[in-house]
Amino acid sequence: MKHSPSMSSCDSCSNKFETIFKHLTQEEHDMISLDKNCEPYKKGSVIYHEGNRISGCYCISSGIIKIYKTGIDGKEQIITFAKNGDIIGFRSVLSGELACTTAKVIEDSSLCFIPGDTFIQLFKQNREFSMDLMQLACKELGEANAYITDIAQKTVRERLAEILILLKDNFHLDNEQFLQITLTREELANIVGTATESVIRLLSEFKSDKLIELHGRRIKITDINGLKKVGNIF
Amino acid sequence: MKHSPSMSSCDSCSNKFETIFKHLTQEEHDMISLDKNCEPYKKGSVIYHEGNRISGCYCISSGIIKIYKTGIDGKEQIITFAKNGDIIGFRSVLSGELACTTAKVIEDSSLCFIPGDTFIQLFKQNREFSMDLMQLACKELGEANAYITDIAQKTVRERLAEILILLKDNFHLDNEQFLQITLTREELANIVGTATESVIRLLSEFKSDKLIELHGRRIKITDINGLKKVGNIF
DNA sequence: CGTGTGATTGACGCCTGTCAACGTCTGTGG
DNA sequence: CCACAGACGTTGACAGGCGTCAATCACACG
Repeated sequence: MKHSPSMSSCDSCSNKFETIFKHLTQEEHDMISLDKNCEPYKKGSVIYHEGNRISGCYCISSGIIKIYKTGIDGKEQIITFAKNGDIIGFRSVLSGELACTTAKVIEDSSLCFIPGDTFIQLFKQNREFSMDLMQLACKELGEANAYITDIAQKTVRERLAEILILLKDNFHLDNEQFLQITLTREELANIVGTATESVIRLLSEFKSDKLIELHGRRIKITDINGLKKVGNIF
Repeated sequence: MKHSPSMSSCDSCSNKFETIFKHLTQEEHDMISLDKNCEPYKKGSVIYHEGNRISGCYCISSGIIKIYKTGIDGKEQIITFAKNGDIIGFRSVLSGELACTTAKVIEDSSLCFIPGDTFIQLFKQNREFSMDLMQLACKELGEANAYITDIAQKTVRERLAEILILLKDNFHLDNEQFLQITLTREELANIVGTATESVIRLLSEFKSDKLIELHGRRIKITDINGLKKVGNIF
């Protein structure tokens, strides 16, 4: 599929000032603009697969990607989501390891591929960029540690409430208080680390408790503080 | 407490070639040798506290440190252990955030403090060092993600078996097959994310199943493959 | 010898996973 | 336009893993 020239330049990317690349020089920006390859991906496509070698990173121009690991019996554990301005795959590129997660599109996306060599070269030549990237990794590390604590200590009920709040923070609500990301019950279960049926039951309890409203797959959050209370969030 | 001059130089450190600093120039090594401050810490002392600002990193010369977060009701969740050659606190130093974990000595240790400024300067001026550090962060990130998956999907029994294997890999066995790290039952529970009583019961089940032997706080691993089987480790 | 910390054991019950059945919706093909 | 298949959502029944509480034991230390 062909795309317009403007789409392939970082200069015209609406996320330009918010990505990890914000501190690149114009020259460096041009470098990745030339090298990279911006393409649309349909819902359901897999960007990269756990266990495979990965030849570069992807900068997300639009859409939503879920990043997950495959655990026991093939059950997926969603680690995080990536959306516009985020970058995925850099961990494997920099560490030279195989991908430890799978990235799958859950909302039609446009992704810019950046070759690993280019990425590593930028890391080595631009101090600000390497520091930004390091800080990103550190931030993710902190979040991962926090999530380990939550998942190890909180009940499923608490975790589900917490996840709803986290989704709100990351994807925001529209003007009707609807979560701006729609997931299947199974996907919610795969974030929380529980069974689909448990998610269904707890969601309808939250509904009875007037914390949320359910309209099919769309979730309206009506009592944020109530949810935070249920989730033990301070 | 005074220590010998030799102890304060990285040159004489037995971990010299295995630490994150292995690619520093002699000049840079001297730089941290001069700046740093190597001191003994007794079991029980806290190196840094969750939520506090942190002014530098610590390179572990000897001993064992547990790194944990404090969760609901003050229950600690052990994230990892650090031993000789490891470095702790760099996450907060580089990201400029407050410490997101507490570091407490569980076996008498000797730690070298490296001021944050020095550390950041090294990160900026030495490409190999920054790449090594980035790879370290990426590796930790991968491990954290794997642990999230395990803790979310495995039973307590499986996780306990897995933790015993992980402890074996990190701290090795002595010539009598004893784990070279001794933890309280509560600490084991705080890694696995369960109740102390559950750890006690499961350990004695493992003992009945001839997978381990218990001698007070010391654990002898007699059937590694059996443990791996119980822990679903491939 | 008293005190405190950690280890152990038993009782109890709830949370949550599993299994099964059924309802709902969407898209496809005849 | 209808039938059907397949994916997803929902509900109920049920059992068992695991957390909690309480009592007791073991051991070290001042």
